[in-house]
Amino acid sequence: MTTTTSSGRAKGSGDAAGGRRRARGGQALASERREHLVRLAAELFARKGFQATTVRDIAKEAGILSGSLYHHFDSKESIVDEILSSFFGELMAANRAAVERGGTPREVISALVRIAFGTLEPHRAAITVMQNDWNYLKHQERFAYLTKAEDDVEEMWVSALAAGQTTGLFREDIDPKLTYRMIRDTIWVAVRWFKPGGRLDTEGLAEHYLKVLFDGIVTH
Amino acid sequence: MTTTTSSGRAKGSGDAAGGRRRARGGQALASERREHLVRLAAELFARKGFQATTVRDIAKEAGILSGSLYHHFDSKESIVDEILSSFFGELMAANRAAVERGGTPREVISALVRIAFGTLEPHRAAITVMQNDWNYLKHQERFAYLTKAEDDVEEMWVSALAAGQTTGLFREDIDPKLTYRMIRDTIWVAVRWFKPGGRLDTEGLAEHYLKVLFDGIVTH
Amino acid sequence: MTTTTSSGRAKGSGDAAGGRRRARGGQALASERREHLVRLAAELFARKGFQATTVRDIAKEAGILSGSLYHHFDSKESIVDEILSSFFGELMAANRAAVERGGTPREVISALVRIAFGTLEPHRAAITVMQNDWNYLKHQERFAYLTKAEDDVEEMWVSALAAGQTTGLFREDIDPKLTYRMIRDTIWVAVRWFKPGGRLDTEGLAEHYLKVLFDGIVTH
Amino acid sequence: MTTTTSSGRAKGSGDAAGGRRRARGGQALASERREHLVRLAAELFARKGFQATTVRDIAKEAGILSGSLYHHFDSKESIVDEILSSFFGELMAANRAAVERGGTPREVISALVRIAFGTLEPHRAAITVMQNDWNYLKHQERFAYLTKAEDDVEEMWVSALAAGQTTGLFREDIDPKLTYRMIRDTIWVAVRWFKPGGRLDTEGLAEHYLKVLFDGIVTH
DNA sequence: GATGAATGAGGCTTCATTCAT
DNA sequence: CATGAATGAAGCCTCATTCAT
Repeated sequence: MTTTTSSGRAKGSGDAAGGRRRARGGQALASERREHLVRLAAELFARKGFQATTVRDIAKEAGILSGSLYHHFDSKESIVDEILSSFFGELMAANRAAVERGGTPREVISALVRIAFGTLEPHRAAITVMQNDWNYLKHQERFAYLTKAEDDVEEMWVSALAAGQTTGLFREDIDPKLTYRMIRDTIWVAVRWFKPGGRLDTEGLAEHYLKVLFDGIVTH
Repeated sequence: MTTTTSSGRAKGSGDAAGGRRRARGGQALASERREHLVRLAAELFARKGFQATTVRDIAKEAGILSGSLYHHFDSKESIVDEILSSFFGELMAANRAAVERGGTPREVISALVRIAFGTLEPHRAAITVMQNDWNYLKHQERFAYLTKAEDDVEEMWVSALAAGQTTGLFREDIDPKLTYRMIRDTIWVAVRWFKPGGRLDTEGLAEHYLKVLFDGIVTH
Repeated sequence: MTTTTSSGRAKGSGDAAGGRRRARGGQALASERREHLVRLAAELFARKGFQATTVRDIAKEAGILSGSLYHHFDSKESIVDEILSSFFGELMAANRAAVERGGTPREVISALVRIAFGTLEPHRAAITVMQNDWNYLKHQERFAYLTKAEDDVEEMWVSALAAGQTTGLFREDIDPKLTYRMIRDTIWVAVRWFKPGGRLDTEGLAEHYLKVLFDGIVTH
Repeated sequence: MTTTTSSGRAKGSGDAAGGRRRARGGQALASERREHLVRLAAELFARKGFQATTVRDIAKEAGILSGSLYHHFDSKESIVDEILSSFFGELMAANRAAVERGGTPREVISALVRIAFGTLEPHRAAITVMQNDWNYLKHQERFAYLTKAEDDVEEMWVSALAAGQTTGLFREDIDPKLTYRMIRDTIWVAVRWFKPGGRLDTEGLAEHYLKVLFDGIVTH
């Protein structure tokens, strides 16, 4: 019922394992370094995708050698795992909150749209990876939670859309599932061209899109 | 004025330059083998993208060794080039015809949407490659024509959208360029999940999308 | 005692073999075609060396496909064999004639120098191949005759030089073998920079070199 | 003004850019391994030339896998670059010193000859590569400095020869440029047959050659 | 005699990963 | 924690050669 995140936090987290007990400070520091590296990797993934980014790229960005990364992470995949699970964790939590908050289907959909656009900037890397490397990741056991999460998200959207149709708010002649997919894609593909600091921020994009989504581009 | 396609049709045609005139049959046969290989490659590109597909994958699919591919093509890139340029050739021609045919902006936009959805099936490979490998391709001299073509397409869409606004047909409060991008992406990203033989064919998708695009999902 | 040339003249020459007896005209024609191909190959070998020239290069130059070359030659090596053995055949014959003609050692050496420079133009390919690919060729059974020929040539030079020393014509304090090697290399390396049609032709080069060789560059 | 050497010293030095200062020992050790590999490669290049030596040959000689070489070098070419630029660096410096030291043209030429013969042993690889692979290298941007260096060397020789003619020391009826070329070739081609430990060392070769060069082989 | 297609060995290079120091 | 060195699999491509048609 709660968020399905990836499992292992990788190396060193197995506390009892080595018998060595590090002081709180040490742990925190290690964690900071780790997170710093994840952020650097994320930046590269956001630019080029997961497969196109080499561990050497990441290491160079951090000023270390590629082998040294393996003190912090089991594998390249565990880095992206961290990024993706954090993204999905936040997204699911926010989505769930929006659904639980309730309101009219229009309000729910609006909230979901705003949440999705809101992830565009803070989670560029995760979204880029999903766009570029989905095919590669989806078949791996380790990333099964991605598919699960997608299904959960879909469920929320489709429910909201269908509810809107039931209450006569949304047109009967649209397909909820298909519509969801198109909305989802439209929003996330924007990661390819959206550059922070442009004419519109992600909130602006969201409002613009909501207008088109609800009422179309034709004047009435 | 005419279609911007890639240049070289690659190997073989120039190997034995001589003035000898081969019978139609020979040429056609050579062409057939080549096109067969291109089709096989396209199928793989459509499934996995360009970079994720190895020349060995392609060769294995054809039942030959990877080196043997180079009897027919200069490089892996020349294969994808063939696929992409054929796609863009058709797309541009169809788009241009639609624009020249004229009609109300709504009619033009409808035509463009239908054309785009119409490419989804016959050009799955090209569209997949563009989704997955755009970053890799766009920086290469050889594929400069892709950027050019994209710009041309954008111009057509933005013109049509702006024209619709001028004539009062389309809302003033939407951004033509932004709207174009979202439409474009929405359509082409569909290549990821669209499977021929499902509930809706691409024409169905197009009509569905047009409804939402023009009038939104809200009842009026 | 007589010239050691390469053995097989390659495909088809084995007369009795196939039982087929071709008319004289056919033979001659085939021969012409063959020699034409050898000449084309020689031109390429002269420009780039043996190993750096591909059979495709040769075929393209002839306006045919590389596989078709194998109707005329057993292998790439048999082409170069033909070139080299023809060169050595001529060279040895000329050298032998010069030695047999007799005269003072100075006259003999002069003749040998002139002969060597004289091969520069008509046998550019063979000489280039020897400069570039000697290492590759010398270890092959098939080209054992090259080493043999080199030894024979060396014998003639060293004899002439030693004879000159005996008769008091040449300085006692030079090493005949060493001197021979330097002369030989100096002449043949010239194939790298000699371009027909320049200030000096190969005869001019020979005379210039003879001056330096016999009397040095210092005024007396 | 100073020596024209190649640019990049290749990999590793920039991998972990940071400001960290490594102890002398580390640097030196890294350098040692690298130089060891370069020496192994040089040995092979000296035997077979650059193109005829494969990276697998080099790796096998070092007892590692071919891919592992790329931990130390960017490419096969960067190895040969290192060898060649070191050779030319030394050669040019020594030549320049000889010219600046001055003396009669005869003394200058003697010095240049001795320097050139002196490179034969320590720089066998570089000289072999130049003999065998010059054609391949000369067209590459990266090795443009080779051509430049050759021109500079030629300039020194031709000046010295011409000066000798002006002062009446050297015969008027020889062509300085042509003579230079022949001297150059004579010396460097010796790399093909010179084996250290023979009757004459390179100093002996130099003295022998100087005798012939200055006074010829004829007794006066 | 030539084509068109293929082979098989081998070329240089990249990359995630491991591990002794 | 990091380095430096290495692995091993895989990537794209080249080339001499063979052979059915």
